[in-house]
Amino acid sequence: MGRPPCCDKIGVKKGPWTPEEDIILVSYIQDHGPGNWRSVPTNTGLLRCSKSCRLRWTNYLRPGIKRGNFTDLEEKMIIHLQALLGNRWAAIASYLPQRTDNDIKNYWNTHLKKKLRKLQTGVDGHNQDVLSASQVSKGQWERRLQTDIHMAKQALCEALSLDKTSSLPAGLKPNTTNIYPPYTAPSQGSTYASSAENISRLLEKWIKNPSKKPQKNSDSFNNAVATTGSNCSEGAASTTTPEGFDSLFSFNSSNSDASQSMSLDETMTTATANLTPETSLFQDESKPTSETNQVPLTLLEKWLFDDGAVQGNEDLINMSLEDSAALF
DNA sequence: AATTCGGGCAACCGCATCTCC
DNA sequence: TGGAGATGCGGTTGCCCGAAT
Repeated sequence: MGRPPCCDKIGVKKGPWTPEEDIILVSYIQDHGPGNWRSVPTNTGLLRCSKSCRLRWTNYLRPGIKRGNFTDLEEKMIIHLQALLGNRWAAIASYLPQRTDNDIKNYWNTHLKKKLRKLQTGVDGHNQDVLSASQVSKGQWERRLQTDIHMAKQALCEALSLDKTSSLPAGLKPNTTNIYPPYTAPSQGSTYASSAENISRLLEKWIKNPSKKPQKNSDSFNNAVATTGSNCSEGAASTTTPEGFDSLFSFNSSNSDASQSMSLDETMTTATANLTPETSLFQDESKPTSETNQVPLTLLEKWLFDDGAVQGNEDLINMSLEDSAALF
């Protein structure tokens, strides 16, 4: 009857992670790099299953994760991408490097679903760029889709025959290819957490503030890691430049305000600039690498990030990834 | 002040896919 | 090439917290 669940073992702890567990996990990953999750519980002594460790890392502890409010831009992107890709949260998350699939999924389920439903029922539909897509008759959009697909196919062929790096702003690319360097523990380790010293400092911090609950502490831990990372030159030996840390940890919630005032292009350019190898190293951990490869990215992304094109291409929104992929 | 209720989110579960032997 | 194990992914659950009563 299939494989038994990995977490059936007696003695495997479930539920919220404690700050201490977080530290153990982070320091282990600092030394060994993410991956080989099977061995993590054994080597760290954590009473967690490997899955749990991986999830905790990818959804919470991994540096570069942006937490807090979603910007209008992000919201819009999620709506469009969801319309296009469906509930493929990992694929959607690949377009939002600072967000985890879990975050996006939760945001969709708790906020956007409601928002869209509200708009759908409350408005005539003409000014609802995304919702109106579903109102386009199938015959209509199928015809236009065929044209679009043909154009996309051509664009893709051209893009593939040209320099692969030049046709698209990197920030617009999902993390579908392994553009990240492989993990090398000794030199990159400092980017996970600044040092064991810093981790112990964090522990002290928690001990001093016992009133906070573990989950919230974990959140502060994330920030604390970022903070200590930025200030690592104080104590910990680090091979990463302050700029590197800046880019690595720049996706905090305070960033959202700034990005909101940016134009779409500016924001994406900024995101591109922030995709340093160090940053990407972590993003690679939770980002899918296969699914979105099939999308005719050039045209699709142009459409996706072109504000003015939203209305004009709304019928394309109804196209599923399978539909488009099948045509290639 | 106590209780209820609903929203938000972290984590779990199980299936799918990938990788390795 | 097939099977077993590892990892990825999406759906769902359950807990926590704040607002309402």
